[in-house]
Amino acid sequence: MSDVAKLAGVSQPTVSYVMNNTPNVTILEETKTRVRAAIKKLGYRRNAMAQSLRSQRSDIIGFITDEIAITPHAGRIFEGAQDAAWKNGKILLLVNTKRQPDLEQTATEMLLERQVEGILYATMYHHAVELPVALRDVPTVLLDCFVEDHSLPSVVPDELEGGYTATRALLAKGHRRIGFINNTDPIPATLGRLEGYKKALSEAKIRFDKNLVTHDLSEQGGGYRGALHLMQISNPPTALFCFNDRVAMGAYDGLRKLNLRVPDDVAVIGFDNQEIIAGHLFPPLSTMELPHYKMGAWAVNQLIQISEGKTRAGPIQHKIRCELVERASI
Amino acid sequence: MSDVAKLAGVSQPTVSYVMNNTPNVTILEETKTRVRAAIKKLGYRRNAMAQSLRSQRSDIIGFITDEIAITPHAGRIFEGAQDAAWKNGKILLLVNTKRQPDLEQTATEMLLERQVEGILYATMYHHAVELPVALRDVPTVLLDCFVEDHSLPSVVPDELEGGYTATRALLAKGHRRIGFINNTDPIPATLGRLEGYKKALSEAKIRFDKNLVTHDLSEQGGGYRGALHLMQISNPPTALFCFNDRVAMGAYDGLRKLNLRVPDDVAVIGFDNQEIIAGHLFPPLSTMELPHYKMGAWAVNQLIQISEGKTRAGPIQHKIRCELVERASI
DNA sequence: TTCGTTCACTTATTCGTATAGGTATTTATT
DNA sequence: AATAAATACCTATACGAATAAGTGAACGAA
Repeated sequence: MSDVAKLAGVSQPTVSYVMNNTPNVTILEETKTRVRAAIKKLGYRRNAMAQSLRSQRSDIIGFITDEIAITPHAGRIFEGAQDAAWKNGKILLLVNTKRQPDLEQTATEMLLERQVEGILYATMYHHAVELPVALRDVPTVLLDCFVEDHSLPSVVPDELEGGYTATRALLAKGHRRIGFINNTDPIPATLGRLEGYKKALSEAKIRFDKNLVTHDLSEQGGGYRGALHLMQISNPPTALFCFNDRVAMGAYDGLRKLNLRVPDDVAVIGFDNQEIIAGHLFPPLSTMELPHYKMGAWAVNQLIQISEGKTRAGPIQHKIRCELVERASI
Repeated sequence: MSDVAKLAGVSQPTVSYVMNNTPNVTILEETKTRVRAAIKKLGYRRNAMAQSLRSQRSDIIGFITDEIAITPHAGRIFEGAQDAAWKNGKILLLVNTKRQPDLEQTATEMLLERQVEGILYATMYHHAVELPVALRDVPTVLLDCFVEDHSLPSVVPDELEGGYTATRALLAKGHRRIGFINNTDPIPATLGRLEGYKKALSEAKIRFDKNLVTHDLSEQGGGYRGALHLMQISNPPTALFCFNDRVAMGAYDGLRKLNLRVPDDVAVIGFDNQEIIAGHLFPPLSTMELPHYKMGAWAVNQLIQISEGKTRAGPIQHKIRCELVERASI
């Protein structure tokens, strides 16, 4: 900056004033032009570290995640967060901890040393977590997870409402016996979607039949077994609500095995809207889309609000609804 | 640091010496203990920005990518890069540009302002790229891509060798007529794998038959159509080499449609080893694994070498071999 | 004419750390 | 005993910006 100043025949602060358009400081248009020319001529670029040091703001938000950067659909969380950050002049510093608690600890320390203004803590799927203690030193927002005591703000998908919407999509086409191939882990997705399923049934005056619900691994194998089982009980369902798209993919295989056609013989709905699967099965899968992008954006905006003191870092849990993506399987 | 110094009854530099174990500076063990106690008591954490400013090294490596953070298998590039960076005391600053050239430009500027020591430029799949001019201001290594004039170092998968290995895996099981459902775009993967396929055939003294090669979109639909076509020519193949796992997934559908069984009637091999697909098809898919993790690690190590002046930023193109993952489809 | 403003800057200082260059004190060497 | 060399620190300064606090000139109002 001093070099630029010398070339333009002004002092270093003047260059700073020109670059920042500092309020309450007037600079002749002519001088500004000279300064800008000097900047261009020297190819000058400001040093963000010096700037941050002096101004005491880094414009960096830390993003800690267990595996999110690696998994596909959840990557959208990062995308949503990054877009929102960018709009606010912030950048994200991503650290992938792979669920190693020690790495998580050092990663947090590292972020704090780098003067992050806040930390986003995101997980691969919606569940409860325990946090590195150092996280309490800085504004934090949880993404797709929460702490047991709900002492930190978090954003999660509205699982109940998602299960409800999915079931209603099936009901809307006239299905009355709806099977549900659910997950085994007692995580919010498993519990919430089941509740939503029940709620939709009860609103439609359909009695809940526990024989129509199976629990299995949330991947292709589980879907395959689930479909085989449900379609072979007495009075089998005419529609299957699958815990996720991978389960649905397996269910397709199971149905094919039984010579049942989708959607003519059995309707199928998935969950996740996983690009590689949902859009490319035969027939293309109708499914629920997880609001990952919106969650990421919400978290960043919330974090900025908190760190600017506009909002308290209270124990809010923000739920975002999942949208139905209609294709051809219902 | 001054607060710590005051509490420990020493000067600020002494604290710095203790924390850094500065060579050629001797501090009494007793003093060190006092300093460390003070650090702990105050919960002191160093300010990385001030440190970087003074020492003129940021320990930050920029990571620009078009979509990588969002796509699954390629996310491993980032993981490999991050692990390698971490081992060298560096961190990665990730920016997702979504192929918007303007964003790419500003992102590069931003990284340079943040004093990155070098930049990794990664793409979703192996192809030629044009780079933001500002990239020339700093050591750069290209990941899964290259510039036409090969003026910058890059790492890419060894496509030819991959096609060769895949074909040989089929040959090894006695297949003599091997179909190839290739991609349409003239990218290195398309060209290289075809060459590898031809090389393996010629080594096995099998004449190349262009009727055995089709070109279609590199997703499920393409695979479906490709399989239907190839299996219905006169003298159809007994094995299918699919451009990638999604194509293989479609090919499975096509074969099922024709009542052909994998691997009994037709063997199938894919490419990419895409977790969600390959391991979970019926039967599980044998495929080639892209060396994403290794590529990321190599790029970081190379970049560090360059920025430390140990290696010239020459126009090397490093190719990494793809490993065969055997499952049950051959 | 004088004094207060505004304008267009400049000077001096600060952020938190690292390091070059002292300076007392102790220990070793001749 | 005198001198040299370690030892164990401290003082002063620099990194590259932002900003508070001047300063001289031009202008306006009483």
